[in-house]
Amino acid sequence: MPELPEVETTKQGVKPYLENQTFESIKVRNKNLRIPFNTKLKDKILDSKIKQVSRRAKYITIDFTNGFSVVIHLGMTGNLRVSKQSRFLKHDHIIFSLSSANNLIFNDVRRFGLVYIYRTKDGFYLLDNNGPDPFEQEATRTYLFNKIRKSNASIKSILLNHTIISGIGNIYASEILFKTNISPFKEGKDISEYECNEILKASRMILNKAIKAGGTTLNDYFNADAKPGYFKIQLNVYDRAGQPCKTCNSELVRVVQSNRSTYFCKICQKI
DNA sequence: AGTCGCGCCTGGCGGC
DNA sequence: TGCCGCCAGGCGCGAC
Repeated sequence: MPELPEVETTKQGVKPYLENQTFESIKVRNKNLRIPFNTKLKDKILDSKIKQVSRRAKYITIDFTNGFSVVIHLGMTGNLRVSKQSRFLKHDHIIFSLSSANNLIFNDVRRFGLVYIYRTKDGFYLLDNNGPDPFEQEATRTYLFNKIRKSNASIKSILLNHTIISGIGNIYASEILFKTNISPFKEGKDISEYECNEILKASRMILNKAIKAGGTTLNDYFNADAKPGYFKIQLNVYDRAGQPCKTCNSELVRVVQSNRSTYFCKICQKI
């Protein structure tokens, strides 16, 4: 489920409950996440003060003053919630008990997400492999243009390639291309520097709008039954195959590109 | 070297 | 009502 805006909203939701607190214990109900939770390191992060909670791409990191960190990725179905209750739900896999008597709970139906402890200075390789997300300073038109100017891949799959630009998921890839009037089939080598800039601008605009929409649900994080701060911005093309284009009224279509659905308007997004 | 498809999981939905 | 097949918003990795 989570795209970058959901991850950012989740981070904002849990952050006030974590910073300057400590984890007093960690209960592992199922460690078999995408990468197994490394239980043997869990003592390393107990009783050390949480210095900072941050997000990069779709990863949330929690840094401790003793030089260790925890990275959390929500995968397709993951969510975090803060709760004082000790009754847990199906798919609550990792429970961090805080000094404030709250619990930080990682729930993930499909277990495509991960929770992983590492030494801060060593970094976490999956996160380090990511390119900048659209909000980071390195994500300039020149950077993107140089990355893709020789690429035969479609711009749709380029937007999903996190080593180039991170944080864009399947929904927003379609939305960004619609916004910029670029065909999802257009190849990297045919995308101009101007279009690279339009893509980055549209990415920030669309992601920001979604983050703002999610901000209103922050109170829900402190609640045992809380749904994740789940929201959906007004989507122009995603999941709207057969419905009229909001710009030209022609019928939107769905195609499959590298095994993922792409939605677009054949009229507004010509090659 | 660059690109693509598979597969990790569970659950929901539509069709029969 | 049940079973079956298909679908899902992520993403790394092996194969080509």
